[in-house]
Formats: sequence, C-alpha cells, structure tokens
Amino acid sequence: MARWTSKEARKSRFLPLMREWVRSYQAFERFDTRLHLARGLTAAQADVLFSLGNTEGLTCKELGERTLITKGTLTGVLDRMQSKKLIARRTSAQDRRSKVIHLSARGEQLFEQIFPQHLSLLKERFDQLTRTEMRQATQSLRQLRQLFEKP
Amino acid sequence: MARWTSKEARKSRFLPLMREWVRSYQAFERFDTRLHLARGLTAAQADVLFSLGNTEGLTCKELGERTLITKGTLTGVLDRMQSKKLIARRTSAQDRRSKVIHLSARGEQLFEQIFPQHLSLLKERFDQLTRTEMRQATQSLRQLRQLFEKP
DNA sequence: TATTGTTATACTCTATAACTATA
DNA sequence: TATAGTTATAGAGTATAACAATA
Repeated sequence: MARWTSKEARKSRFLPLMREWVRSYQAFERFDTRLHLARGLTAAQADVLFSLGNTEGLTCKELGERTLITKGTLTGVLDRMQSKKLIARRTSAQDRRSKVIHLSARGEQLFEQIFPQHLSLLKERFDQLTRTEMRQATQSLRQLRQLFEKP
Repeated sequence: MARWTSKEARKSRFLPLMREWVRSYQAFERFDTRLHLARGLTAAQADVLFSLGNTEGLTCKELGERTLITKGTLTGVLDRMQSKKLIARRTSAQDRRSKVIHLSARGEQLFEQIFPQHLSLLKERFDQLTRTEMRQATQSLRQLRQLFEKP
C-alpha cells in the first residue's frame, strides 16, 4: 500500500490521502501494540481484557461483537487467557447455551493496573491536538468511514 | 478498542476521535482486503504484487522496506507467490548475496488486470469527497501520524 | 429449526534467533 | 565483521464448516 509505481497511480488525486491514512494508522497501531506486548498481552488479549473491565461479564457473543473477533478465533483467545488465569467462563443461568466470560481476580488486578496507564499514555499523545484539531480530525475520519462502510 | 466501560474512559476527551480512527480504518481495511481475497490474494501478497508492478524488480530488502513486511515473513510470502507462479527470484549480478524479485509473465498479467481496477474502485469512494475535504482529511491524518510516530 | 459456543482444518502472518553465503 | 536472505521455532490470527447442547 505504501509506494506504487505506475501511470495510473501517479495520476490519482486520492493517493496522498490514502497513504497518509495507512501510514498514520500503522504508526498508531505499532504504538498501541508495543504497549500491550510489553505487558505480555497480544493486541487481541488486551482488547478482551479492556472490554471485560468494569462489566459483570459478557457472553462470547457480546464480546465478539465488541472486539470484532470472530467466534472461532475468540475461543482460542479465551483459552489462552484462561490458561493465564486472567478470565473464567461460567454457563449463563438464563440461557444454558451461552457462557458468561468474566475477569478473574488476577484479571481484575491486571486491568486496574494497566488500563489507566494505557489511557494516560494515549492521552499524552492525543492531547497535543487543540480541541479544534481534534474535532476536525474526528469529522474527517467520520467522512472516511462512511465512504467505506457501505459494501 | 471499540467500547470500553469505565470512569476514566468516560472522562477522556480523546476517545471519540480514537474510536472514529479505529473504526474508519477497519472499514477501509475490510473493503481493501475483501477485493484482494476475491482475487485469491492475501493482503500481503497484493501488497507485494502492487509494489513489484512497473518495476524492473526489487531486492527483498527494498521490498521489505516498501511493504513493511519483515524479512523472515517476506520469505514465506514470496514462497507462496512463487508456488503460484506470480514471481521469480534471481540472484543479483552486483551483489551475489541479494535476490532480485520480479513478477513473472503471469504476475505481470495479473497486475495489469487487477491494479487499474483496484485503483478505480478506491477512486470511486475517495472521489465522493470534495477537494477541500480531501485536503483537510490529509492534514488531520498527518497530524495524527506525527503524534504517534515518535516512540 | 435456530442459536451459542467448541472443535477441526488449513493457511497466513508475526517475532526472534540461528544459519549460509557473500561482501 | 557486517549484510542479504533463508530456515527454524513458537505463537497467534483468519475463514469456514461441522458439531453438541440448548432454546
């Protein structure tokens, strides 16, 4: 995606925008992932941990919807988190087909330890923008999302 | 990344921006990847194909720099593309340590077929923005990139 | 019959380090 | 010694389909 060499590519007015979109997001993702890895979590595991924090537990279905992890993959991610004693599964009382996933004591503790820290490291960066710049960026990103959301 | 529930999170002024950033990029990536998969290519393979198109060939080192694929991974990606007869490797005459990767006749043909089409499908979306909106979005993304590029 | 979550399969990508062949 | 690329290893993600238990 980074650098293409062709007549068509050189003509395209949208390529600078697209490149900036890709590169900026890659920079963000590297930043975010590096923090998680330093704490022994993969990006997916951190996503699950942060989604479960401050909840009474979520079913696999809910968790999949929030993290965008598909159910087949989610089972594997949860297995690894369970073997690290970060989460536990219990069968739902209302619907015995579904499992409620919740943080273990150890998971809670990890969450309390790293979530505020993570937010504050992100805040350090984002807060370098003025309110107007933030608003402008949010609006541009919303426009871009709308362009690509329709299939 | 999508939905976090906590006092700290609710207080954070930057979260709407970050969410929009993540969601918009996910929408874009799904769009892009879906096109590639429909043509039998993974995202990494398409990246390599599009990087090699209209070149005389690139060394693994150059290709890795352009695609951001690390060398160990690149070997595997190239192996799979070679077994599909899309690329070939030849030892560089200047430096016998290095391999020049180039598209095969079949790779060229695939490139000629799908690259213009891909550009045009992207253009359809991006061109829904006015010039001003494009410029504004590019500028916001550049700001965001700069925030997260420094380690 | 439909849904929830698990299992199975096959592939792909990642990071890291050791290795080879050249320079 | 340093560099280019390959190999090896271990872990993790994807998509898809079949399956068991429950609704």
